Amino acid sequence: MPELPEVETMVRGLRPALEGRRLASAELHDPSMLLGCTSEELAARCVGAVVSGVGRRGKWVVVELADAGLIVIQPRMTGGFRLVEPDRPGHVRLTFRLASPDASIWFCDARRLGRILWFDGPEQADAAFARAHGPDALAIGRDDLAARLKRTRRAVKPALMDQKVLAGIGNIYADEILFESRLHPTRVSAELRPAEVDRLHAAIRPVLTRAIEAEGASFDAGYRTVLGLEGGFLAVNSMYGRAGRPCKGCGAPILKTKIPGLIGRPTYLCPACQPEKRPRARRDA
DNA sequence: CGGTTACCCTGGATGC
DNA sequence: TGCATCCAGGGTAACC
Repeated sequence: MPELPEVETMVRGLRPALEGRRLASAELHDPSMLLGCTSEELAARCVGAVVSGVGRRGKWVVVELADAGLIVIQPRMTGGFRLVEPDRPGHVRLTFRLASPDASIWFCDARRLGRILWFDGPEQADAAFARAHGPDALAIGRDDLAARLKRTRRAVKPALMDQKVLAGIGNIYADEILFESRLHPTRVSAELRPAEVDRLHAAIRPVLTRAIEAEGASFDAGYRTVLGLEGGFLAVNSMYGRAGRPCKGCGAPILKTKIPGLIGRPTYLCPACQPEKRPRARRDA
């Protein structure tokens, strides 16, 4: 479920509960989700360790233990954290217990698609992240984005969702960003004109920032904040989940469709505001 | 190599 | 009500 804004919201929620605190224990309830060490090793390394920082890299949650290593949690589709539940929530896969005050922090994941990674130090974590990711979507520069989009002839939407191109964008925010930039999702990435890349780049940060301010996008039984609350983004967004409703730009009904290269995932677009064909150049230089 | 698809999992919603 | 089917925000291995 979570994309950059949801992961950022999780991290902001976890920080006050975890940073500077000493762990009493870490219990993994599903060993198959852990990579990089055994559950016994994870437990042993966490006992008595102090959490020196909680951060985000793309869609990764990074929990840094002082002088001990790092735990990376990838929520993927259905993972999330819970604090201060009266009772243990469902589908708990990893439990952190704090030494004092006595409290639990749960990582839950109904579909168990999430991953928990152990790294011995920040260098190893950085290297692993860099192997699979481009620059963070909130930090990427315009020219860097342009160069990366130039390298592929895929449709621009799957390119935006490719974490190696830039890190943090998934299905919901790709549609929002493409709508804001008035680009059809099937436009060939490498054929975008400089002015179109300008629009795309200019849309990324405002869309993600707005979503972070809303504490992410919740629907059905999916993502919640660490307090179990719904994020508010889908009450203010333009595209995702709004099939048939009027486009905020022109009033035409929003189309829900599928595009090649993104099997099984819905794409929302405005056929009027996001023309399918590359606009003709006035003159070929 | 670049691009596409299958598949990993399961719960909840929808339809018959 | 009960059962089958479909759907889902991510990521990667395998394939063409």
